[in-house]
Amino acid sequence: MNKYGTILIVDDNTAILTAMRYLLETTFTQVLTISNPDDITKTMAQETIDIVLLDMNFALGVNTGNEGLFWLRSIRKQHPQTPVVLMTAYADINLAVKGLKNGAADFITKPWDNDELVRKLKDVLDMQNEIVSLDEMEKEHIRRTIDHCHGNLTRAAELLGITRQTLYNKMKRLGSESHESLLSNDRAAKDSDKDKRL
Amino acid sequence: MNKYGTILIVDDNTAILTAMRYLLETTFTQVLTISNPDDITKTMAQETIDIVLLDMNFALGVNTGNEGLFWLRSIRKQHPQTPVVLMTAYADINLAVKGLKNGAADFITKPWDNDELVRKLKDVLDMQNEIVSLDEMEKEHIRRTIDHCHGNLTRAAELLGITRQTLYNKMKRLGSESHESLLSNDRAAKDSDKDKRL
DNA sequence: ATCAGAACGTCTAATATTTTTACACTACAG
DNA sequence: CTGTAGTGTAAAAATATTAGACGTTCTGAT
Repeated sequence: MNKYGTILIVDDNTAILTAMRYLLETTFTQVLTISNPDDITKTMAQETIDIVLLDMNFALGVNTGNEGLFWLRSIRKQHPQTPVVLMTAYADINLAVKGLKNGAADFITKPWDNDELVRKLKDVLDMQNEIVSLDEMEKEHIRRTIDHCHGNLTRAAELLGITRQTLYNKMKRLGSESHESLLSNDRAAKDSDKDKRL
Repeated sequence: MNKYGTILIVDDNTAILTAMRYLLETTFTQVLTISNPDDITKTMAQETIDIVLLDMNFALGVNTGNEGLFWLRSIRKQHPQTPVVLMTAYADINLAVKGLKNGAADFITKPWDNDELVRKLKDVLDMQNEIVSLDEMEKEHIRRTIDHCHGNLTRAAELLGITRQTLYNKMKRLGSESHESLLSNDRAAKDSDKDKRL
């Protein structure tokens, strides 16, 4: 079985940690559990963590989730590329939104469904593993930028920090490789309303 | 006042559309409202829309939000770069998570607070306007990739679709510009567990 | 309707980057 | 011990980017 690296589980309920460890040991090569979020920083500095499962409701935070949000931000700050999946006992829409907007990869509620949890964790890791080539990344970013400038290539080039000529080159080169034009139909359709708020 | 382009509001309650129009006319140069989501595709093909405000609970969908989710996906598919802000009368955590994971830019609940709504819409547009230079994008992507490969530069170069030498060049060039190394401490700290699941 | 300014599309020569190929060195697993 | 994989470096050839320029087309304002 292809294992999914190291997972770090943070929850102040040690019973949950034990249950989680037992559940996830078959999926991950290493399961680290800590009950005191103060240890997150140290642990993540010492170990190579592939994913974090973080409880949002610590005793101190009196269930507002702010405590968890604080730790989420702390993790994101020091390890922006490590996905964090949140757990909460309270289905609070604001907390979910805040969590995801603060960079959480996903969100599950307690009590949890074992299969769903494992599936979500796998999904997150499978997802982030999709590293694309520089060319593809570049192509996508160029497309986005041109789109954003409503087709104004001069301004797009400026934003991208390259010359207009280079942008032409790249469009020709990158665009032809996959037989789709980098110029969106945005331009052809309606090019009259440019420069509105750029 | 610097206006924020064109907003498209989709809600099957025309009273809400009127209220929204009145509220948002001062912030946006153009406010388009439609009560039938079937018209979304046509409208977005004809007009250049900068942001969409989409209701999630249409009469047909019997308040599961699936109807709204469907339209969200439809919009995202045809206009991946146009931000969509969701509206729902029911604080459903799953719907929020699903919405955000399907690419919604933000989420508000009815009844809404006028100031909050305007602020959120502005935030979304301000956010997406932060187009970074190709170099910065490249740097970030390279950092992410090296991180993902746990420091294996040969493999990172391979994934990026460039030669190892070019990766060295880029690291030197891009890294020096901002006086921070592209090589994360990940490598120095723990280089023994490579190739686990690459 | 006209005019100025902005953007387009294209070109060149001077720079710069990337690729290719190569070599020596280290770490480590069998 | 030996083969494999990764590192760090180098030089020449092949490509790509830049700066600068030119005439054309589009667009908004008068």
